[in-house]
Amino acid sequence: MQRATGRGAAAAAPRSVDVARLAGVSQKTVSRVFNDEQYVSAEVRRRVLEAAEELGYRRNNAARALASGRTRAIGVVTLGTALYGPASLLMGVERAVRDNGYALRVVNTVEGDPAGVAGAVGSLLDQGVDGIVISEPIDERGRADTQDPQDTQATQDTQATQSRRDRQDAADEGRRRQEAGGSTRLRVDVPVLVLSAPSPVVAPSVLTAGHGADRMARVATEHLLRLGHVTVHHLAGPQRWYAARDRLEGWRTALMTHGASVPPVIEGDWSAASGYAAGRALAADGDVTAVFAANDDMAIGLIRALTEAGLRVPQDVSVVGFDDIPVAAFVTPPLTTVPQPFDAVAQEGLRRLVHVIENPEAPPLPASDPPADLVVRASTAAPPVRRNRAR
Amino acid sequence: MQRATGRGAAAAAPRSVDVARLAGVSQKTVSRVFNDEQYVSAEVRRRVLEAAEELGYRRNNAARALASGRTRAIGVVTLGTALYGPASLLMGVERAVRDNGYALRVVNTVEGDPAGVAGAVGSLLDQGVDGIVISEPIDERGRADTQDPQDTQATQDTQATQSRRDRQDAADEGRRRQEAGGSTRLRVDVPVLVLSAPSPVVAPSVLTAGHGADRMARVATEHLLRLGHVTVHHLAGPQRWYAARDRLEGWRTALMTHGASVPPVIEGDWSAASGYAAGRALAADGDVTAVFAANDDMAIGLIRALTEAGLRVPQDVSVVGFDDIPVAAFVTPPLTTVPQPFDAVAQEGLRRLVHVIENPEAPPLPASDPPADLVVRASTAAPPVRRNRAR
DNA sequence: CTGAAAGCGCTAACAC
DNA sequence: GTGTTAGCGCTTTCAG
Repeated sequence: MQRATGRGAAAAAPRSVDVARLAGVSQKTVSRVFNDEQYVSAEVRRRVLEAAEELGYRRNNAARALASGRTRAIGVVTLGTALYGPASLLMGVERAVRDNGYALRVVNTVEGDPAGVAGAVGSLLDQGVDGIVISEPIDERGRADTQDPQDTQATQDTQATQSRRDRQDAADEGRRRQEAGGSTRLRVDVPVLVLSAPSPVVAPSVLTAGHGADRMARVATEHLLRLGHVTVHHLAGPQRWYAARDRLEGWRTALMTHGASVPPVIEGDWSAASGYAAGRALAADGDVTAVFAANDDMAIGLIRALTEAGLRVPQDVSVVGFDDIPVAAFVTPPLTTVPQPFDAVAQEGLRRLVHVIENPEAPPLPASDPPADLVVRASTAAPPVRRNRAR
Repeated sequence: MQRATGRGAAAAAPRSVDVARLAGVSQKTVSRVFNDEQYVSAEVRRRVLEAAEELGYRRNNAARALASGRTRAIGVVTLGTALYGPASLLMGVERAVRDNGYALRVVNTVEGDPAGVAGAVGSLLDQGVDGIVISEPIDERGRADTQDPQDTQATQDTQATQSRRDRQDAADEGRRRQEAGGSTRLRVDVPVLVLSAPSPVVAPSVLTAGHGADRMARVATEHLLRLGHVTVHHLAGPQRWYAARDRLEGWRTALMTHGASVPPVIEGDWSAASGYAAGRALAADGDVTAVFAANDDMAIGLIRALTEAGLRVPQDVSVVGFDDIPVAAFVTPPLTTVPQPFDAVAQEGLRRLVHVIENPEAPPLPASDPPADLVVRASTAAPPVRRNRAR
């Protein structure tokens, strides 16, 4: 392909040689200036910058990537939903990626698509990225420990430049997943960060962050227990989501730790509508005095159903949500809920991911647990002295 | 840079020549197969695909971009907020971009950042994209027609291929913004699609889509008027947002068309908290019987304040929201609101953007207006017969 | 401190 | 139908 030259047509974009010519230096020197390398005299640097500015020069990223083997981009796999949690996390990731000097490439997985995460990761690998963030993956099959041949597979390839840890992983052939059907294998040869879930892929370097919703769920449940409720019901999120399972686990742990009975779980789909449906069922059960909903939307739907059934929140039934969505403080009654530290999780995760990308030889940075807070508002109170039936 | 070769170390990623060698064809033929070009015999194609699969071959996108001058990527500039509207629009854009066979690159603008949209667009241009989507840009200075030297600048190259509407924009030299400080100008030399706002940049080809919130706001306001309200108050969004101005405009138009008085506007910041504050002020005004809030979050905060002040919604005051967020149907009372056609806007916008990218010479595709619906729930009703003071 | 030469892996003409 | 030849605009050696 020849550079466009026709007059009349917009001039082709200036290249580094053009800048070099104008500044009276070699092309390599221009490259040095733009890469902030040392050993360039201040005078030359100034001249180069000036020439570049005059020409409106902009580095060609494709050429850079081709020559250097690095894209300076990080890909993120998201769920393609505008739900408050995932959307907030994505925004946090964008900011963290940018703060670290990388560009962001986004691919959504379509819920229900069998290719799922594997397909999205593949597409990112096609585009070229130096690292991948998988945000809140779901597992079409259900439980985390399920062996799922349809799930993401990955073979791996050690490079000469892998870290200790990577080499270990690479050596661990047992981890290598064989494709069930025998079609192509997905090679993930860049570091991966998995947010709010255990890793669904095997890659040279896998980090996880924000996988602590269980602790937060425990705090929420214990708040209710401490208020005097005999036990706490749980309106769970769809169990394909690791995030939903985490919360359920935390709830169960809290109940068991406190010797409370573990009532059957109701599973919603994160929507207020599903919370509403669950609320109608729960309202029929006179024993229910406290419910921990896996997100605020469901909690709001739940409260509406309870209210319509003539139950007062919190006098008759206490409800705790999860997320602390923007309207949580303004619904009726204002919702007691657990705020999620999306930005903190994204920031810390990215700091660690970038560290691995840029220092493959160095030991990975340690992870730290995000805080588990609770915002107490007006949807929770002590249980009613006694309702219609004795327990 | 040399390809890694050490034995023991994993082989470097396979290239098309490797595939060619294995398949016993030329490298160009491999390229043909992967680009779905014609004139490749079925037999050869099969052999190539097989060899590629065996090697785990993956095209190098940087090389492709460098050689072809096309990145097959579209960049989107977003606001970096998890607000329901912007987040939904982003998801719609992602899907539309992917459906069109492009990759997505995302850059957020930081609200309040002077570089703003210009900086984000520049970063996208650095990365290399074939087209840019600017989603709900805001204008730090306020009104749309304000001359803002700090805002996005762009030089333009009108092409012979503009639509009527686009050509108008481009021809309108008055809109061309000169840089205040005299530093470099931002050259946007790829087509741009601006969502839910008039264009803040001048580029060779500028399209707009989803810029019809005024019609929807009009419908919302008229619903209230038709219910018998003498006038309708407006709780506006921050006026730096074009989306907020559009809604205000639609509201005002509806009032004027119907000969209703135009009460002073209260400006919120999209948050439920700001809606709550506005609600307290409005509650003190005995004449208020109907309020159109520029989004649902504010409407919810507003309703809470009204309720706390002893006013019943909708018996004393009717409230209409905007967006139809997931919980809108489940708050108390269920909210009458205007759903936004995010996916439709994104899809149509992208279809047109991709058309311009791939057929620069052809006339642009026509835009179509999205529908303006209204979901009537329980937050609106006829005004009270009369309240404390006569009008 | 600076420069020359050699690719990175692919697509784009143009032969055959 | 298929192969050959040149680059795309950088970064990377390796010389000075």
